Amino acid sequence: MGRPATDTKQKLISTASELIWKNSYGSVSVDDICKAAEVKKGSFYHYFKSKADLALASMEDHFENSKQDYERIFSQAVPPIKRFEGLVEHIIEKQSDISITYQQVCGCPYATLGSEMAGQDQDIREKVDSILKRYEDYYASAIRDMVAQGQLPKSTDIECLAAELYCYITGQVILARIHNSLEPLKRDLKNGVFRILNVKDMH
Amino acid sequence: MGRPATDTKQKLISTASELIWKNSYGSVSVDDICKAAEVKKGSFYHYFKSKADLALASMEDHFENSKQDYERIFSQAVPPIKRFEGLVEHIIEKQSDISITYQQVCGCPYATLGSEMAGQDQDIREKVDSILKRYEDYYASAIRDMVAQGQLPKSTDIECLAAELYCYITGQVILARIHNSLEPLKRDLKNGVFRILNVKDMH
DNA sequence: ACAATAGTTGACTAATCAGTCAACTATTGT
DNA sequence: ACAATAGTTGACTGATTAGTCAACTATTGT
Repeated sequence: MGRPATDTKQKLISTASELIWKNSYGSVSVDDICKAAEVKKGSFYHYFKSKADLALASMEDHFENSKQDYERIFSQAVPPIKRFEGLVEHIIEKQSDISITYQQVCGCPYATLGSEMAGQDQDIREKVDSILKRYEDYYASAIRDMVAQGQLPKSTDIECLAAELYCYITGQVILARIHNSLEPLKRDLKNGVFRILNVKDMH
Repeated sequence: MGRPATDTKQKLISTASELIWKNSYGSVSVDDICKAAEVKKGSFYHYFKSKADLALASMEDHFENSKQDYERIFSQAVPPIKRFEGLVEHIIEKQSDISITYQQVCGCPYATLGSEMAGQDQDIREKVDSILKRYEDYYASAIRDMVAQGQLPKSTDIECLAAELYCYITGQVILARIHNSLEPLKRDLKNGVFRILNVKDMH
């Protein structure tokens, strides 16, 4: 019973995702989001109890969408080294698409938001932290498979290496936003990943 | 002639540095800065034409201060590998001090501000970019010396390796802010640096 | 038909925002 | 002594901020 479900909530989530990713949390107002989503402010607060609440929902939504890509890239069917190749290509492709759409390199939406809000909103900081951990887990599982297949020494500290790799890749993507250029990413990302993994690039 | 110089301008710069580093550009208002610096708003706009203008001055000031540390750490008198050891120790020490003072891990002030503002203010983005480049140049010169001393192969692409190392370290420091923990930094930073440099850690 | 439910609306706070300005004051060189 | 200069002040503007609310509407199951 009741009035039918509409796409209002999803429209707010998607719009907020885009605006905050391109700009920043602080510079995007609830009014901006409502205007862009063609939703009235009253409706906004019908679905979300605060601006921060919407940001949390946006992150979860964004992760759920990108999860599909990551499940494919990190599929058990793919040799673990190839997974990292696929990851690098995916990152470059995604950043390229986005930079064309928004006329600017946007970087990592979680890290940008997390870094901005870490000192002000614990909920957002923790949410970002937990999502980044989920990505890192994909890395760890691929590294684990590389160890199992003898491509990395048995003594490898898997969690530690995954963390190092994740820092490097995140650093590259954040700095791409600050440079507003994808060239260093295209030039270095693949080499850097294989350098950290300590395996030869096959090209 | 004229009224004597006061420390008002410097007080505004230092206060802004601290507040923006701990929180964010968007969440710190001109009023906040004036209140904390015990300066009236009229004086603020006597010295700076805008909030963004103060942010630019704050960054330059912060770099000039840390330059002293970097000149010492990357001194020609220190063997190049030791320079990176000194850098790692310096980063951890600085982040520790700051995290005690502000009750929170603050990360990299330039990257946090640059990432937040990249989509909104070109001047700030370019300023951050230029300062980060200056730090990267310290790395490149140490790597150049390592190549000259035979600790790295002659074929090493110096700029490229410096950029990779810089991405990794920046990534670690940004993620420390998001984690609000220095443990991964303390555990991994040194190992990661030497892994990327492809030299054995001596401990 | 109708009541329960879910969604929408626009006007409304009260606080805060960046930035302005004319009047005022303290100190300098001469 | 005094005029030029540099620094200070607090009241002000007009726009924008996050969030509230009571009235309203559309759709559902029964």
